[in-house]
Amino acid sequence: MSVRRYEPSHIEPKWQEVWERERTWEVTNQPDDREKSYILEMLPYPSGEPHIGHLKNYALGDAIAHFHRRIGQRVMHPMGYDAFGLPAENNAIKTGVHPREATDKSIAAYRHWFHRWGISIDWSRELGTHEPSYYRWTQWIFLKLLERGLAYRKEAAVKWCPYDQTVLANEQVIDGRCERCGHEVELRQLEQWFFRITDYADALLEGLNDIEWPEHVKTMQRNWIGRSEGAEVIFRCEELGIDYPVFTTRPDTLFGATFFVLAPEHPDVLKLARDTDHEDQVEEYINRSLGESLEERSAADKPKTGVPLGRTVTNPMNGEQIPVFVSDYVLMEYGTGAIMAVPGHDERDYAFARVHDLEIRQVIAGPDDELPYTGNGPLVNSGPFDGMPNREAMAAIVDWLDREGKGHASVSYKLRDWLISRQRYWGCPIPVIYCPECGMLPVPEEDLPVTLPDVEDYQPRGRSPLATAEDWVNTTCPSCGEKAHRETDTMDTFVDSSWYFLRYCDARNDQAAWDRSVVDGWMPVDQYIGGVEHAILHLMYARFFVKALADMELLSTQEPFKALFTQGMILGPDGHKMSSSKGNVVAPSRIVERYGADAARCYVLFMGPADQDAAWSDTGVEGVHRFLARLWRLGDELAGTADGGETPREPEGDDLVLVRKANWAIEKVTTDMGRFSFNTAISAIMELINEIYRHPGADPQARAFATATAGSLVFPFAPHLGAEVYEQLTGRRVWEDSWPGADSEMLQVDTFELVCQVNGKVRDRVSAPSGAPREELEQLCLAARGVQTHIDGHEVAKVVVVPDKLVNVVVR
RNA sequence: GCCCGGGUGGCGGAACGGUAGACGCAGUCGGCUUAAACCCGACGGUCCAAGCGGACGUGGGGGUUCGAAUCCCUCCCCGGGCACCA
Repeated sequence: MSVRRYEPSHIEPKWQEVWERERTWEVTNQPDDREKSYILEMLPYPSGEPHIGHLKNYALGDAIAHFHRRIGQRVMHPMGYDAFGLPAENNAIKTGVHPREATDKSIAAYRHWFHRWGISIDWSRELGTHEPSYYRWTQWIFLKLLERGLAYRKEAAVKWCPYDQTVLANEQVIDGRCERCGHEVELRQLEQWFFRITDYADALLEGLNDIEWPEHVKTMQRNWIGRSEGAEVIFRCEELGIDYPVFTTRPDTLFGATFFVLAPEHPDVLKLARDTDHEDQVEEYINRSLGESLEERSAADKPKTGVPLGRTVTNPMNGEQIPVFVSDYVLMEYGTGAIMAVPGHDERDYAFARVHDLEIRQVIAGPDDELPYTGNGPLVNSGPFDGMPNREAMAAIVDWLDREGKGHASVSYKLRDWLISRQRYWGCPIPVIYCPECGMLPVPEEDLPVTLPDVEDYQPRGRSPLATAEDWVNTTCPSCGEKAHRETDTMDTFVDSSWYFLRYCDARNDQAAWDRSVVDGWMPVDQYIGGVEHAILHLMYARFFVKALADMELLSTQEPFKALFTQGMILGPDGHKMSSSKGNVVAPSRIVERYGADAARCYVLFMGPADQDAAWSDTGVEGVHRFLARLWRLGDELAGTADGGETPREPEGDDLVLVRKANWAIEKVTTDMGRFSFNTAISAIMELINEIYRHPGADPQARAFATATAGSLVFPFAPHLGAEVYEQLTGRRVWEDSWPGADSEMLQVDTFELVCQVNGKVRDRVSAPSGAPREELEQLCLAARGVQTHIDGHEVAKVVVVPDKLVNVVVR
């Protein structure tokens, strides 16, 4: 008989067919006595075919899902597609192919590969965010937010991408550039739709304390929300009789406020400068700075430019008249768009004062008289507050301001409301109608969904291509029945993905977005897995949605994702980020076709810690393939010779070694699963296989037991091979058997290698009985030859014994 | 500038304060083979030594400890995030 080879192309389709036919991974919404476990990977944006990062993402989530099922949990592991979005639309502009067509084709490819990879997905819950049966409920949620005042329209200076011809949310602007296309964004004054995420700033901040997320992701969200405690202080312009509040985190430095600065966009700048000698100069400055790109304006090391307005305001602490300037280092979007400048204790104000030769006054004593000084210390030059430590003075001064009616404690945030309207075609229509008589009206719930019409031309021209679909735009007013027109903007695609995890719970409900009891039965997601690039965007928006929906009593959970795991990127073999322009892209299809899905899946988890970036290696995947082939050959060889499900009775010698190693592996893989250490879990299974090869003469029962154990343990990573080997040796389906438990007796060893140290250096190793008393170990160590030669001629000062491990002899 | 991660053989990486380098890749040697591939096995930190063995060794320097890759201080380098946020 010729030696048979491991052929993933035979094994894998066989098991995939079983899982599909029997719908093995479907789970009902009916609770039972098992603990629920909602395992979710971020849904893919379907474009072309899945890439290697998707393989890692889903291999990772699948390993967790399988593990949780086999430790007795009721696991939901669904899949869907974030199907609306710009790439499909830009492709449509280029090729004329309808975005739906390209998207559905890509979805088919993703679906195909998820099957081919053997990912254990509950396909009965599959969804696409571009399907009317889904976005109907996206629109419904929009209406709920509108009803609650959490969706609103306002005119504001918004970020505009000239290439994509649409507005963007703050979160979608990276270094002054469009997140999608990389073009520099501009500011435009436009009326747009916003979600009032700022109402939830504190809730979003506090909720972070209750969830098991990587600390750096929490930090990024905290920084993005940017909560600062301080005070609002009123500076009055006596000449014009107008009060100007400013926000400051340093009320303790108020006596040092020697000038006052407005942002160029501040609505009162021209009003203040009017009829002064500076009017022309101010106008010129404003025009110049508004003409600058965001990138130019926001350079931190930019010299501090600005011009005086020819006016003064009153410092509320000491009544001094201080000059007012306009300068682009003050941002309109933060605080009140105006600041009190304290050059003695703020680096930016100091730089401005130096350029414009303004008074720099010290009001906090530092270790020396060097200014600007931003540290702590007692107050000086601060009237009645002199000598008070500045930390105390903050509260004391705010109290004083409060009593005088010149200010109060206040909190400020960097977080802005989420701008959600887009002037693009391939998105969820905003369900709103404008009537000349009745104004803006929500589309009645019973008229949902507002379906996306077909259009001829997808080219954006500063307004949504939907505006050209006249039959669709023109409608009747739901209130008065007269002619009216529809909102033509669509929603940011991040809106679609902010609630899909809720829809999975009740995916086929056509009466409601979800049934509350069903969602409460599954939520929150127990383990969420995805790339860190969504640390702010998607992860913050989804948290906001859940908090808002919980406030509407539509669900109970306060946080969507109880635990988060952020996977590292797979880099090209050259160590650089994969990109077609660099020619270093590794296509998963090629790997899966050559080595099989199991090898591809195992390798992406074996590469290194799953949360770290790692470079692809073709020889690395071959090594994992070799390991799987070794396991397969053991299964093939031992099939039918013994029952691998049975532990050998009273094993001895080689048999005992194998049984112990198998139990060691069970223990190791189990703990490693719990800490997401998949690379070490796989290496433990490799060690087990190596051990079996090292004992070819062991009893077939012991070898079959060890091999079946390896099949069982490898199943979460290589489900096809795991199922195959396990079935060959036990006749059972591995996923129907619970996760193996280590036999504590088999983890015990009779003897161990005692490490003998002298002054902390290993000098010998001797065999010692397990559980031996300290005195015995000490004697064994002192008697060891390597130890003897090193303590000879020295006085033994101390002996440290670590039972079952080592002895350290300290000599002088 | 501030805030997070990291820095261990030729490479990816492993290591509750207790044998540094598990596992894998690459390499060398041996077996199988007419031969090659596959496969099986052995050896691989550096330096000195024929060998026994010894010295050094986890980015640099210092410290705590019987004992430090691991804890503390300090500096250097790499990656990421934020960055005129008052």
